Amino acid sequence: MTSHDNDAFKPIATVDLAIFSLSPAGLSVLLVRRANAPFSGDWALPGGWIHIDEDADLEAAARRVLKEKTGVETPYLEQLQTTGSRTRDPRGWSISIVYIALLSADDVAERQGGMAAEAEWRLIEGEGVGCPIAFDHAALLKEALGRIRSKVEYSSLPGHLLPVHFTLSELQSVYETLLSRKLDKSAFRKRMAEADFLEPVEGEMRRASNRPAQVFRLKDTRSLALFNRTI
Amino acid sequence: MTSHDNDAFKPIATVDLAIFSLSPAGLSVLLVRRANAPFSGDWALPGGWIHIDEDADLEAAARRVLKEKTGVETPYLEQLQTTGSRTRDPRGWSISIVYIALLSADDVAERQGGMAAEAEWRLIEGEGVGCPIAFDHAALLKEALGRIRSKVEYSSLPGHLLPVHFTLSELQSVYETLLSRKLDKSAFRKRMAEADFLEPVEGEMRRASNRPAQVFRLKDTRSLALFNRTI
DNA sequence: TAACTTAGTTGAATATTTACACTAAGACTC
DNA sequence: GAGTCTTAGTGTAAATATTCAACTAAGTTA
Repeated sequence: MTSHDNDAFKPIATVDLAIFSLSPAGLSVLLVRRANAPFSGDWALPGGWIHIDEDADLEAAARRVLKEKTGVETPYLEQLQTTGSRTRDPRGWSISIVYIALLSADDVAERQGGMAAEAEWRLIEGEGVGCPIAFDHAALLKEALGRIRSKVEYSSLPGHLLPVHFTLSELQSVYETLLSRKLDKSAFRKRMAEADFLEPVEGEMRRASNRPAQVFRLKDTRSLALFNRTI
Repeated sequence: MTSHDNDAFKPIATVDLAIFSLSPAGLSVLLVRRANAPFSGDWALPGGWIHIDEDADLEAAARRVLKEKTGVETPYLEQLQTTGSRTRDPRGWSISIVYIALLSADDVAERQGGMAAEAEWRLIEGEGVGCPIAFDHAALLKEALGRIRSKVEYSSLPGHLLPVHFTLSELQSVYETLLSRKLDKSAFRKRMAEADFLEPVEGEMRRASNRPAQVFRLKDTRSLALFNRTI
């Protein structure tokens, strides 16, 4: 056994979340205002210590933090990456395991009450938000955005940001928002059919002052479907 | 501040590596025999505690472990994933940050002396090696293999397992080994040209009892090139 | 010099993608 | 209720990419 078994030599370990949702103006991320030092009063990604007496594993810790901040229990959740260094936290050598969560528009609408008071949705602009962020969270957020934008190209990711029920046109519109480019309707529908992650909600049609549209939902709200090719 | 600032509530944190190389029979992974409890005498992925007094960040810790076990300093290195749970280590709540390293055949050949005595290359068969492995390392190895086999489809990954100098036929052969299927020569060369991660070594030809072949090397040994389409 | 082996290229048949036009089905206007 | 408007959803021709296999190239070996 080495001296590194000693607690005094252990790094600090936190779980941090990049929680995304769609607001009318575009993709948004949930930030919280820090109550304590360091960076007291600054905005940060929601996160917290791993509670070794309470959390069974890392994903459970992430889900606990998510529940505390948003009230939502079953979003799409994936591990992004882990950063750790001597300098990223003034309190000492620290590790952050970063998760990405995608909230459906229904969750955001219904759980306004469950949201932590100090939490706020911030619109994504380019590679981040328009304000300074604590720790290295700006870099983590940038990584998360990179992962999301990459996965939009070849996965069903945008479907997890919509309400439970949506039309193909609405889904295409989310892809276009996240990609910042227009897609061809016929090619888009072909991809969706191939990827086979949607199911029509029988008899449900979206009605407006035009031809009604078939309503769909995700076959699986907990995992992504991957395309053979990019969209 | 909460009680979780206390060292007694910190999880254990280690960095573990899945270090791969090509042996004549195929892809191999480096395993070490554990000297101490728990799992004393069992094979495991090489790894170690984070040394908060010595390692600047996580990647530095991974490079330190790699150097200790293989003597190699500049391989391809990427973070795979982080696991953490109450039960994966009998000593307590433990986190493992897992890295994948790819060693070029030159590194393996030259550094036989630098290899740790208790380390051994084990041939990959299917989803792992043919022997039991300590902790949850069998699951971690399986994840690493999944990542590698996935990336072979759309990246220059196999190039990092070859010697510094190689021919296109040799590179194609590594792709075929890792994919367990034959590829079309002309399509393969088209992909390599598009991806633009190789440069010819001027004047260098591989000579045998047939037409000589142009020798190539990677433009960048530290990062992967990604293809537009699968291979 | 002919046979052999692997390197590297070419091209025709086939499949996929792209761009865009077309038809479908409702509401709204008059 | 006929015509217009809007968005849903489909069809298609031209362009592009893939596949498969044959071909030429350049050396060694007998």
